[in-house]
Amino acid sequence: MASSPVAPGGFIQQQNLVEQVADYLTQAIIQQHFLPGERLSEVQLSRDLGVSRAPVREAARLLESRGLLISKPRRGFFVRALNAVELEDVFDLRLCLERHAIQRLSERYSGDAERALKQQVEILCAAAASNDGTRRIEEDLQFHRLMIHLAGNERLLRAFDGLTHELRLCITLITKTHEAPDTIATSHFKLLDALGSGSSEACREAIDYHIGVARDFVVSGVGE
Amino acid sequence: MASSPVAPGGFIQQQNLVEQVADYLTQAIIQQHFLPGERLSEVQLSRDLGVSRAPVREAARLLESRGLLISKPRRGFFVRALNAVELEDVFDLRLCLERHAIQRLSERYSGDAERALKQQVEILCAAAASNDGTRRIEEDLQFHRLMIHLAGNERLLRAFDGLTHELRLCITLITKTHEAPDTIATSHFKLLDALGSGSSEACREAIDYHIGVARDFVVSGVGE
DNA sequence: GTTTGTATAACTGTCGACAGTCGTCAATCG
DNA sequence: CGATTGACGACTGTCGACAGTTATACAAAC
Repeated sequence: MASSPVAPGGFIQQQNLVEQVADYLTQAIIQQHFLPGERLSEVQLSRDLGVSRAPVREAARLLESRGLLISKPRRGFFVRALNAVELEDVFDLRLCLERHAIQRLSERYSGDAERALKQQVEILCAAAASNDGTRRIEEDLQFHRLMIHLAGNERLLRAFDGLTHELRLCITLITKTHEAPDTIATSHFKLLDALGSGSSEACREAIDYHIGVARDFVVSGVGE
Repeated sequence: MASSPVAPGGFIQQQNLVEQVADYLTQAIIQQHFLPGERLSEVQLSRDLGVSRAPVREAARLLESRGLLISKPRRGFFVRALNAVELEDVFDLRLCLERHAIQRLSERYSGDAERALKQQVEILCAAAASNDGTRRIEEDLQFHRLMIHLAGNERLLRAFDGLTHELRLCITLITKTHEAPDTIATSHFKLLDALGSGSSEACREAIDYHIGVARDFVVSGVGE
């Protein structure tokens, strides 16, 4: 294993075409090169990317399972368009998952977990000070992903990842209305405080407030 | 549309090969014709089913996204095998989702919702009296699915459906250790009572107990 | 001017085939 | 006798092609 051949870049670059196409499509959708509701032609995509239709189809199926695309039989794939109600549902489910996660985490909270979370808040604060809106969001999500990971339920994490894929659909909307850097910092430190206190009631209050603020930001951005 | 050709059975039989293959694979996995951990050969499957490899691959991808299969690059697809820890995680997530759902439902509980749930309990009781173990499980899950549907969050329902797909992986285990018919009836009526009381505390207690019992049944079945 | 019918064009669903890769097993060497 | 290496076979990843269907544009009729 340690002596396996390594590509010039330093990493083993053995990504299938499917994943490469999936990454390309994901980025293109996030950056709004494909607009919500737009139809994606398999033939044109395969021409543009220089691959056959098979990997394009499989990548599209993958993105469909992640909620970024919708497949209509004999019609093709369309970029998913989230309306306000669906966004509300997304944040309601996110609240559901994170409530449970912070509860489970508070039951098994350790010094290691606290250190890891604090480190991520530091990273988040650094990102918040920058001008890269997308990076701010990603590091924010990463904090929450870490929290859920530390809660110890792999399936809970998978459900959360499914949600974040959908959240990325409107990431450009979020970047416009994201909070100020200092607000982000204090907002996340409050979660750490609640976890440190060991009170499940405090944890629930903190996460409810936290998710509620995030939801209001996004929903107001969509409703504009 | 109304004058489109109709198959002899009376239904429009315009299901793609992908869905047909997916249904076949799902049933075969549930009925343990393919054992957990077993490798599925695309070539052999396409030969057996009389279709090409393309629909088989797409169906396999679909089942992978549902957690019934696992894809290893350049190795093929393998039937998912759930260990005890993963089962615990499944039930923990189920508890998370159903807690939230019953909470949301109790906030908007109506006569219509109550009637629909009661009707499903009747069906469930009839199924419980039968010898068809699989049908018992399915009607049981259907009750919970209905409850979550009535809660009004489509995404919550999707997450639950994802879980039930995984639960079906060990459905044969569950059928062996399922509860007695009368226990099932009273167990579900308790949920209705809690919803009727309007107390969120009662709802939470009821669902915690309910899911806890189900989990113990399944986990004991696996641990044997 | 509006509507209906038709023909064309493009696209998806499906298929068979080829190339590269991985696992297996036997032969060889220490 | 055990470990290593090489070849063989099977399989996946990918490709190009064909058939049926859908959408579109245009022409004809009302």
